[in-house]
Amino acid sequence: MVNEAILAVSSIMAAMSTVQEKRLAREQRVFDTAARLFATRGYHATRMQDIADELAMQKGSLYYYFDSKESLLLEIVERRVGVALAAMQAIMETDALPTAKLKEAVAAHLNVFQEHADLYTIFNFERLNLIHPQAAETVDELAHAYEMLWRRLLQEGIAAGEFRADLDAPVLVKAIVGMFNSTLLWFDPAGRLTVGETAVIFAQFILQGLVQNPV
Amino acid sequence: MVNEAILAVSSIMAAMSTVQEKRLAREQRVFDTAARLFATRGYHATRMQDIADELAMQKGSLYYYFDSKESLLLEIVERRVGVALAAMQAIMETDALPTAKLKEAVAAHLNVFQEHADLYTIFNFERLNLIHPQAAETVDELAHAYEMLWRRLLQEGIAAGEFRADLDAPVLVKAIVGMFNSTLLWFDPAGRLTVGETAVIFAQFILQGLVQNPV
DNA sequence: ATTAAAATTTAACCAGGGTTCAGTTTCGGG
DNA sequence: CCCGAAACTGAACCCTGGTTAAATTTTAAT
Repeated sequence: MVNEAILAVSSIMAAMSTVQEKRLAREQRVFDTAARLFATRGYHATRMQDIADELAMQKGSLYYYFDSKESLLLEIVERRVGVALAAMQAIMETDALPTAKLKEAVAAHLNVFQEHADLYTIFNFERLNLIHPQAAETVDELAHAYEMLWRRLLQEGIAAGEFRADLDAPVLVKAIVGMFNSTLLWFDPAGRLTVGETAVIFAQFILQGLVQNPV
Repeated sequence: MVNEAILAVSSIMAAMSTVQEKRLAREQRVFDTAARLFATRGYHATRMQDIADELAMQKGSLYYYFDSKESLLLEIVERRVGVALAAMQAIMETDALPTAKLKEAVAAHLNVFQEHADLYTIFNFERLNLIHPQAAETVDELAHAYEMLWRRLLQEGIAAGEFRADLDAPVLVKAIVGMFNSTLLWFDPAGRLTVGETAVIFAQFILQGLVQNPV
């Protein structure tokens, strides 16, 4: 009797979670498709009809999942843009030396960028298309939080005596992040270099620069 | 073609007497206004009406100067985007040492970017909006030519023994140019640093990296 | 099986904004 | 002063493409 009740409850739970999961999966498929199209064709060049076509549904049906095209864009950005932030946060919480942390961070950044290239392309290159100030604000906050972590990394390096004392952290963080962002436009996963190899080159460059130093 | 445009502009500066020059001056004013608006609000967010308003004319009148909004964008890009290329070429033709050349090049790049920030913002961030393949091709050619000059600079530095022998020039050029491009989004001429100061920081970073080296 | 909620279709709506064009004004040369 | 070309106006056009809502189908729970 008790067992039956438990079974009933758990089966309900199971069933409900299945329903919710299906719902989420469908929803995710919509967002993924939209993200891919936005990233490849650009936000404005992508029609609601295009997204609907890929999903084999009617464009009107899409509005079951979001309120407007712009809110769709914002949702896509918000959904996963925290991944890079989380990765960076995790790295900063370790007690590795700044130089080691930096190498880790470069690799992590490039990896997550390549993994979700579509998402981050939108994040970086479709900002101007976010009309509503609230949306732009959300995006800016995420970007700023990420930059602050990098700034802290540089400051730790300076404090530890590993990095030059006279570094202008705010400017250099902008430069470094700008470098990373550019990979979205030119890096080819099927090209000469893997993501890992590129990350090593980047880290070496960021740490040592171009000049041949006496060892 | 680009050079002609530049010549035309400077000759207008000199003397604005003949009818042709007046025509060009008016035309230039139209393009300058459009460029500024495209750069600040984005291409799509800028309405023909906005451009007309700033010029105190009717939006229909604009079509006297170009055929379509997209051809206007392309024209803007073609008109002056050769400036950075020309500056870089001039630097490469001197016989300064690679390290000195690089410092020059960084300064030149940031200067011309700030001077024509509107133009280069469009060039870099509105590429996806160039629908016609011919337009995209023109833009790509200019960008590629510029990158090749930087690649040569790195190779000269390696050959001269000033830069590390194991540098991956193609990747690092992308990284460096990506760094420069990012300035279009964050550099504030009225901010803490001048363009010149920023250029020095960049050059120092590119040459020496972050790490404190033994002297 | 029933029924309510979820999911999707269908078809129309509608506004924004790029484009056109015939007509009007401005301007410079003869 | 006159005329033709250049420059611009004004208003309409039109069509793309996002949005809506009522109707219909599918799904899950009892």
